[in-house]
Amino acid sequence: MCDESPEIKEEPVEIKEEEPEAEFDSFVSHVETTQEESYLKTEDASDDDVPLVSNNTRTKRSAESEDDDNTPLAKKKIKKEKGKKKRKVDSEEEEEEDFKPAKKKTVKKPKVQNETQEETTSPRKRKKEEDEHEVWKWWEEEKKPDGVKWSYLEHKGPVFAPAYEPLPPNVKFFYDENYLLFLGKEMSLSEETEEVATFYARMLDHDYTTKEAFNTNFFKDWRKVMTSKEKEKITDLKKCNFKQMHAYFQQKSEERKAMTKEEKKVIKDKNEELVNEYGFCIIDGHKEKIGNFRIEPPGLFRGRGEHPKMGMLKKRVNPEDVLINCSKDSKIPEPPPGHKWKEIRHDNTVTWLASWTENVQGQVKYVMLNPSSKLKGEKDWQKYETARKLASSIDKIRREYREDWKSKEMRIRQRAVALYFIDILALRAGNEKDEDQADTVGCCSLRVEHITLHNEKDGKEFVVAFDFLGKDSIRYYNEVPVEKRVFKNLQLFMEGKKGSDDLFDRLNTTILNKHLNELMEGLTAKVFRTYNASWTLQQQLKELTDPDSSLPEKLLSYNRANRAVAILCNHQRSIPKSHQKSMDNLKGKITAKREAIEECEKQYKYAKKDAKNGSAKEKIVADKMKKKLEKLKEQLTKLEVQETDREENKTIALGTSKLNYLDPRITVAWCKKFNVPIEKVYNKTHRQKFRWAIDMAGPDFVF
DNA sequence: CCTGAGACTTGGGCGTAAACAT
DNA sequence: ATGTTTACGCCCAAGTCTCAGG
Repeated sequence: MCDESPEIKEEPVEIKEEEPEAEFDSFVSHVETTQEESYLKTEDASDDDVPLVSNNTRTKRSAESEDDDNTPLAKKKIKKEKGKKKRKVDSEEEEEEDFKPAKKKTVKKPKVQNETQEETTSPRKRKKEEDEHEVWKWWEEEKKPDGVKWSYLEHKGPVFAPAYEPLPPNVKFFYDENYLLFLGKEMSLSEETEEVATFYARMLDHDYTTKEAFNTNFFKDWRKVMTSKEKEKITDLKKCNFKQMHAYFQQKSEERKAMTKEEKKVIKDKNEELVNEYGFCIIDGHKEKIGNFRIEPPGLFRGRGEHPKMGMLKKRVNPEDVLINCSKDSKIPEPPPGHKWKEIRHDNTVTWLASWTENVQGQVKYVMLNPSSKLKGEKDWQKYETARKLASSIDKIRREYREDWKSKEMRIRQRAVALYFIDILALRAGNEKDEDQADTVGCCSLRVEHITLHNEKDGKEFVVAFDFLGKDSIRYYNEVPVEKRVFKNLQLFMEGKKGSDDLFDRLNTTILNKHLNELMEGLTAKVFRTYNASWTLQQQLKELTDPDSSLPEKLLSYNRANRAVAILCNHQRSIPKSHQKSMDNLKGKITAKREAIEECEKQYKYAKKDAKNGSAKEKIVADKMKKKLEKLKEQLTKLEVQETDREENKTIALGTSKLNYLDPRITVAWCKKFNVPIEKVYNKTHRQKFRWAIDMAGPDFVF
C-alpha cells in the first residue's frame, strides 16, 4: 500500500548475517513430536534401516536428475512396458476376455489368508460384490489424446426429485396476526407457499433456525413465492407457527423407522431398480457407475459457518434447466414426459454427463462418474504420481525457497514464506473469496489478525500462533516454532498493517502456482498437501508397525499413522453426540473384563494345584483354564486398544485423508507386507475406488 | 493483469443399514 | 428377535485451479 516499489524497504542488516547456511535440520514438526524425521530428512532418514531399493533410486534422482523428471515422460514410463495397442476400442474388448481368469484367481484368496484366521468378515459376501463388477485393467490401456476424456458416452439422464406431495388437510399452518394468540390463527397456504414452508418446518430443531441470517434469508425468499394475499398477511416469521408441520414430519420419519422388513424390502428393491436403470452409464465400451445421478432436490441453502446466504431457497431443478452431455451417436436420454432438456451437447473434453446452474450461488452443478470409474481413477493415480514427483524434487524446492527468504524483493519473500507454510503445515492455497461467502482463509489469503508472533513461548523461540477459519469454517489453531528468518520476515510483512490487512499483500494463489509450475511441471499448492500426507503416512507406518504384533495392534498402528496425517491436514469433526456414552460403556466392559480375568486367574491357580498331583483329567482342566485366561487377556487388550483409538479419534476425522490424500499404494503395500487383510483398512467403497492400487502395488512399493 | 465461469477435488454432517449386544 | 451402536455412503457445500476474454 504505502510504497509501490517492488524493492524491499531497507532491510535490517542483521538478517543477512543471521544464518550460516542453514541446513534442513530445523523443519518444524507440527504433528506431535514423533514425526520430526518426516520433515527433517527427506531422504536419508531411512538409510540406517533397510536400504530399500526404491529409496535409493529416489535419492539418486533427487540428487542428480530432477530436471529430467520435469519431462512429461515421467508418467509415460510407467505404462511403457505394456500396451502397444493401437485401437483402444478393440483392445478393450480383448482385455475383458483376458482378465476373466483373473477374477477366478481372486476367489482363491481366502486360502492364502488363513494365517490371519477367522477375522476376515464374510469373504463370500465380498467376493460376490466384487465379482458383480466388471473387472478390467484400465491402467494398462493407452491414454487418450490430450484433453479428450472419452470417445463414447451413453447414459439415461439424471433422476429428478419427486414432485411435492401436499400435506394432508389435517396438518395446519397457523399465523398469529396480533402476535398475541398462543397458536395463531389457522391459515391455508397455496401449494408452493406450503412447500417452501415445509422446508423450514423440517429444520425446526436444527441450529440453523436460530440464526438471524438464516431466518431473514428464508423469509425473504419465502415471501417471493407467496400469492399476493399471503404476502399481505404473512409479514413476520416470528408469528408463523410451523409446529404441526414439524410434528407431521417427525411422525412420518417414525413411521418409516417402524416399517416392517417386507415394507422396507419393497422400497429397497424399488430403489435398486432405479439405480440399475439410471445409476450407470456406458463409457468407452464399459459400464460404469455414476456418482450422483439424482438431481438435488429443492430446499433451503445450508451454507457452512457464517454464510451470508444461509436459508435462501434452493429452487427445484427441472429438465428445462439441465444440460445433457453424451455421444452424438449414443442413445440420447429421454427427458421426463412433457419436458425438454435445456440443451444436449456432445463435448468429450469434459467428464460430466449432465449439469445445471444452481440458483443460490449461481454455480454449475454436475452429474459425474463414481470414483471407481476409470476416468476418476486415472486422474487420482496421476495426482499421486505428481506428488511422488514432488517428493523427488522437494529438497531442491526447499533449498530454493529458503534462499528466497533473503530476497531483495518483497513479493519473492512473501512467496517463499507462504510456500514454507504450505510445505510444513500443509495449509491450503487460499484463493480470494467474494463478500457473499463465509469469511474463511487459506495461506495466501491470511490476514495479519490471523497470526500472532511470540519471540518466545513455552520455552520455544520464534513461535507463530495461527488462528483462523479455514475451509468449511473449521478452525485452524496451531503454535509453530519457525526459523528466525521466517519470523523476521513475518514481522516485516506485518509492519504498519491493520489486523484486517492481508499478510501477504504481494501474493495470491495465481502468482504462487505460476511460480510452482516453473519449479516443477504440474506442481501446484495442493500437491504439497498430497505429498506431505502420503509421505507422513509412509514414514509413520514404518515407525509404528511392529511386524510381530497382533492384527488389532497393527491396525492401531495404521490408524495412528492415519491420524497423524489427519492432524497435519487439520481434518476435524465435532465430537459425536454418543461419544461420552459409548466411552463409558467401553470402560465398563474393560472393568468387567479385568474382573473376569482376576477370577479366572484364581481358578487357574487352583486348577494348576490340582493338576500337579492329580490325574490327566485335572491336567486337561487346568489346560483349558489357561487357554481361557489367555483368551480373556487377548480380549482385554483388544478393548483397551479400542479405547485409546476411540479417544484419540474423537475430534479427528480420518476419512478425508484416507480418501483424498493418502496414496493408496502405500496402504496396499503395508497390508501385503504385514499380512493384513485389505478389508480391515479399506471398506467396500475404498476397495472399489482404489482397485487400481490394490492390483498395482506390491509389498515393496515406496512412495 | 483482473474477473468470472467452468470443471473438478475435497470436506464434514447426517440418515440409515448393518453389525453388534442383549 | 429386538434394541442399541457403529460405520457407510450419500449429500452437497466449499475448496483448488485453469482458461477465456476484456
